[in-house]
Amino acid sequence: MKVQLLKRTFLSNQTQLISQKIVQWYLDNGRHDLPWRQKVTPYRIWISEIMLQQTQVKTATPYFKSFIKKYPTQKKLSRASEDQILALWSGLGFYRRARNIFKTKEIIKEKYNNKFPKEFHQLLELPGIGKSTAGAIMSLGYRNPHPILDGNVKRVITRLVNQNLNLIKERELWKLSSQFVNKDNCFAYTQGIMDLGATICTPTNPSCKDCPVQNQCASAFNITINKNKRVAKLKKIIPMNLSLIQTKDSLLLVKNEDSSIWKNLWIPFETRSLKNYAGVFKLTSSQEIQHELTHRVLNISLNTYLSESESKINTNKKYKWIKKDRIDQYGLPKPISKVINEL
DNA sequence: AAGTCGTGGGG
DNA sequence: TCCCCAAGACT
Repeated sequence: MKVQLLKRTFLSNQTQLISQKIVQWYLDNGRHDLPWRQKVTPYRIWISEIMLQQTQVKTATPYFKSFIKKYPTQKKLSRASEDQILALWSGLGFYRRARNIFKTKEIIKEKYNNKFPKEFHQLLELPGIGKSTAGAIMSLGYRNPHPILDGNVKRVITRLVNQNLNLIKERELWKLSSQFVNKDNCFAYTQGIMDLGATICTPTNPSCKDCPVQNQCASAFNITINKNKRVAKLKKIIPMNLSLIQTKDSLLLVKNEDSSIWKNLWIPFETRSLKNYAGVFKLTSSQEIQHELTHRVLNISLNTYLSESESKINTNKKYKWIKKDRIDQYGLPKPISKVINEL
């Protein structure tokens, strides 16, 4: 009993020392120029955290800027349509995040009168906000200490205690993460441990010599890089036959409501659904596009057609003739916007 | 609990 | 070239 208590106290001293060192390192060496670190509000933290899920800072930054430019506040966002939000998400990927932002802002409007909720359990109920994102919003947006567990934190803390990230269980990771949380400056700590993971304690070639907690780290200068033990599965190949119809100044696109990939984004018609329009549209080009997703390969056969006018299409799908100069108002998958830009 | 969901970049 | 991974959540 006594030994355990001593052991706990020692561990607590050690984790708090590490936590404080990370805070100090962040204040001196952190990436203070990131856009979501200026004018910190729960709303801005929320948008940034969602955008940064599985997405690198460099990739998310321009999207964050244009999103905040259009919707600087919760109230401004409250009037947005899902289409408008998806338009700002075009090319960023994981589009469910954008659909969930729409759902969440609707809930915040109806249930919280456009005031961002303050309680951890309230955040957890919102679509797209899991335990880690909720913790980040609490620590960063409200300066209310909560653990987070993203890729950076997992890597840093398992290295600190010299455990194998592939073997340690999720709940052990959460337990570890909460031990390091800094009650005095949870903002600097939370930002700091992520910056540390992103810039010093990197997946490969970590620079331990620059690390503020090298003396406390059980694997300093002796990092073993985890190999993914899971065998890479063969990607399923998905054929898509699409027909992009255009007039001089507009494009015919369909809302992709039925598929789980690119759900609610706008894409060209499926070729087979346009069989009856052979005389109406004039084939101008065809091309093969191979587009890789995480688990699939899309083989897109794309035909481009010219139409004299914005014909009415006989279908129950939701389609639109979209003016080319307004195409940026619609959510498009990357390969589709690429093709359209090349027209 | 293993798959699903995008896209870009690094080694 | 190929594999891995990135401020994960959801099913």
